[in-house]
Amino acid sequence: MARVSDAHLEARRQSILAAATKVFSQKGIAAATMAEIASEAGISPGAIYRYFENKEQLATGCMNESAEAIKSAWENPGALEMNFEELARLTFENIDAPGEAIDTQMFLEQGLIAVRDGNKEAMAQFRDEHRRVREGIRFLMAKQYGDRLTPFDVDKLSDALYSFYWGARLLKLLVPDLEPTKQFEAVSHLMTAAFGVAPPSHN
Amino acid sequence: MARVSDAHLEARRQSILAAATKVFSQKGIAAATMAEIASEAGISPGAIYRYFENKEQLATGCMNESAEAIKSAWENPGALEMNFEELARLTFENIDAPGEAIDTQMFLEQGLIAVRDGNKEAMAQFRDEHRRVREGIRFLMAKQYGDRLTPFDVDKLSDALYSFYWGARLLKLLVPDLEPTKQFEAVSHLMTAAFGVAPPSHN
Amino acid sequence: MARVSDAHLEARRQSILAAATKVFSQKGIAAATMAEIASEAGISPGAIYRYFENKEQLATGCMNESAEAIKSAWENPGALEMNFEELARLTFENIDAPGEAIDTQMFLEQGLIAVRDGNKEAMAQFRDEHRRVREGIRFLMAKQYGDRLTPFDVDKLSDALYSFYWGARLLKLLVPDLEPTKQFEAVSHLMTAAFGVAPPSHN
Amino acid sequence: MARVSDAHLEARRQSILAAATKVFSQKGIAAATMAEIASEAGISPGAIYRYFENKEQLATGCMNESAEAIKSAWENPGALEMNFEELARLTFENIDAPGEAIDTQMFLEQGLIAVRDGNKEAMAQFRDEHRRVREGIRFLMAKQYGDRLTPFDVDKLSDALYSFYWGARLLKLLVPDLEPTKQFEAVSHLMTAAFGVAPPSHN
DNA sequence: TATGAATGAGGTTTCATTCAT
DNA sequence: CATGAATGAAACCTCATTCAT
Repeated sequence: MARVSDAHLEARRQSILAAATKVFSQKGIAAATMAEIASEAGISPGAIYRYFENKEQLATGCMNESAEAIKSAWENPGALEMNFEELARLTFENIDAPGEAIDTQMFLEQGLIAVRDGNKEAMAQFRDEHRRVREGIRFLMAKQYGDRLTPFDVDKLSDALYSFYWGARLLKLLVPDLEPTKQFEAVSHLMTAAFGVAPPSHN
Repeated sequence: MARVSDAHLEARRQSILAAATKVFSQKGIAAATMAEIASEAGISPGAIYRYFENKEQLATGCMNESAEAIKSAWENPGALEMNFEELARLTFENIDAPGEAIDTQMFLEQGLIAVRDGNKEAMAQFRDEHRRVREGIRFLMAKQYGDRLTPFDVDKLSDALYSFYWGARLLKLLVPDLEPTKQFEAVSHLMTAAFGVAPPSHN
Repeated sequence: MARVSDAHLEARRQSILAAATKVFSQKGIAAATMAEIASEAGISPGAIYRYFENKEQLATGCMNESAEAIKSAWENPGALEMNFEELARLTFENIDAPGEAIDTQMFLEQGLIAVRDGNKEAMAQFRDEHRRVREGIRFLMAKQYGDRLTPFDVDKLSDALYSFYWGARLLKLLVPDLEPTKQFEAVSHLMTAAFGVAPPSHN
Repeated sequence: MARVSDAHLEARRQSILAAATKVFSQKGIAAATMAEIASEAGISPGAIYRYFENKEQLATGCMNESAEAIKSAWENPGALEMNFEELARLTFENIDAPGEAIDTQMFLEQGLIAVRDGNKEAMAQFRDEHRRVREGIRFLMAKQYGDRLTPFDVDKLSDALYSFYWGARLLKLLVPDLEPTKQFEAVSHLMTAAFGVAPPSHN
């Protein structure tokens, strides 16, 4: 038989992941059923097992997808020509984008599972990503604000900004009225005032 | 074993809630089993059903408990003699306290379920609590910083602080190395600088 | 303690039987719960076990009650001054009496259980009661119709009348519109015609 | 085991119904277990749920089956060339046939449940079937006995015969010694005598 | 004696996973 | 490669029965 192109296989795999992400975020990983995911993906339950070992691997696959989607330019800030303020604003604006709520849900879902299971590996991934992002934040802040950061604990400030970001995502999920971008504007204002620089005049 | 005192019944109920909260946060609500909760509470599975209709009601009971536990002085700030800075620091320090991780997990679990189910009532509760806390933050900031807040969008700054708080709780869960208190110190430093006041000299 | 009069105990026992009969016929024996019966009787579940070994014994007790209620003058026809026709009419009129539907239900319920369980003893009771009633029917028919019965198989005719009686009870339960008394009138008419006697002129 | 033919699926469904009917009538619906039915059908418990929503639906399915089985030629008597006496005798003879006891049990089970639940729809079905059969009885009696029926209340006589039939079924269940056919002979004799016709001389 | 809280076996039902087709 | 019927372990929940009070 075979004869199915790798591209086709990968496409099928992606469609399963998309279906699983949708169903997982609608029902929660535990309550979602393989039958429903299969139905959503337009295939049979048995077929999923050609692409994923089991439900857990499928969920992991979704997490990676989701994580991938959430991973931002922050991990490679040098590659971009943006300054801190621009990138941060973009990041917060992105929270409102369609599909981000699902990514937030998947992130939380996976995070909770990792915590419950005491999954060292998953926890390490969170820690490592946190570190990379913190480096990115620090790098861009330093590039933009230079010496003016000296009096401040830049590491902890970076951590705080990362916390602020995830908190904004989380609360946006629970209280959709919230406006992450405006929250960021307020914080940006605070930072420019603290650093003694004129606030950027973006439209 | 008839005619047990109401106090005893309430104590039993509380012990079931405590056991359930523990198991729910360890395994997740869906994966937790009534048998395990019963075992944790030192009773038989059937006994739980004299105190809670079913698993869902038990979970709801746990959530109300943790919501209660997480509710802070911020909702009634006027009742306290603390200023903003003190109360905020206490709040962040509390994130590290034992048992707080479980409350965070239960809060997230509750939040995810509400979002998945599109539970309007639960969502409204989140929104209302958010509003009350924002009022509290604004009230205390105004009391402490007065006119110096004028240039800033205090509403959004309050929202941002609330986001920061929940983000810190969330990340503390995923990356236990983080130090919410130090994150707060950095932000506090930022605020005092922005508001043009000397940083408080706390020990 | 004791000091409770036998009369009181018997009254309590009767109230339990009444409650059980009611609940059993409403829910069926299997679906009825001891708690509901206790509640109906105004006592605690545990108390029932002072009067009845277990649920099965309680059901048996109800059957006997019910059987007692249904047992008719047919088993002792000689003691009465009624003739066959009068007693039969009374019997069929009684089917419409309030409470008889419940007795029918209990009889069927118990009958089904006996059949399922292959309960020899219970089956023997049914057989014996059937025989006694058949004797009664035959006795009264002979008294009323005398020689005119000679051409007929009186035993089988008695059986048929007994069948007719129980069928009327059963169908009255399922199709409440039916009128057992009028059915009996039709049969009575048939019998008088067959036996060559003038139909009795009752109002 | 995909793509099984519809015939195979229907056969499997029927085998489940047969197994369920057997177990239900042996233990009663409430006491029967899905595991036992599955075992009797030679499949796993879970498989039943691909064919029936739940135990209740399975029971309903069985009841429809037995109701179908019990439905007799009486509902379409015109289609037959038999006269009343022949068809009635056949009907009563059939009570003794193997498998009829199970159908009687299922009918009673169904009837009791309908009565307990106050199930209007089910009760209406009983009433309607009763009416159809009564029409059939009346039709055949009129065809056979013609004017000789004039003095009698044929409607009530038909009801009485229907009662007699079900009573015979019921008592045959409880007192297996009984001989429904002989009971019918006695009644048949009574009728021919009453109608002034010579009894049919069947061997 | 009566109570009613507690037990715990056992039933129904779900669903991840397998494998014959 | 895909299908989807079947499996069967395991979960939730009920309720007859017991027994400390």
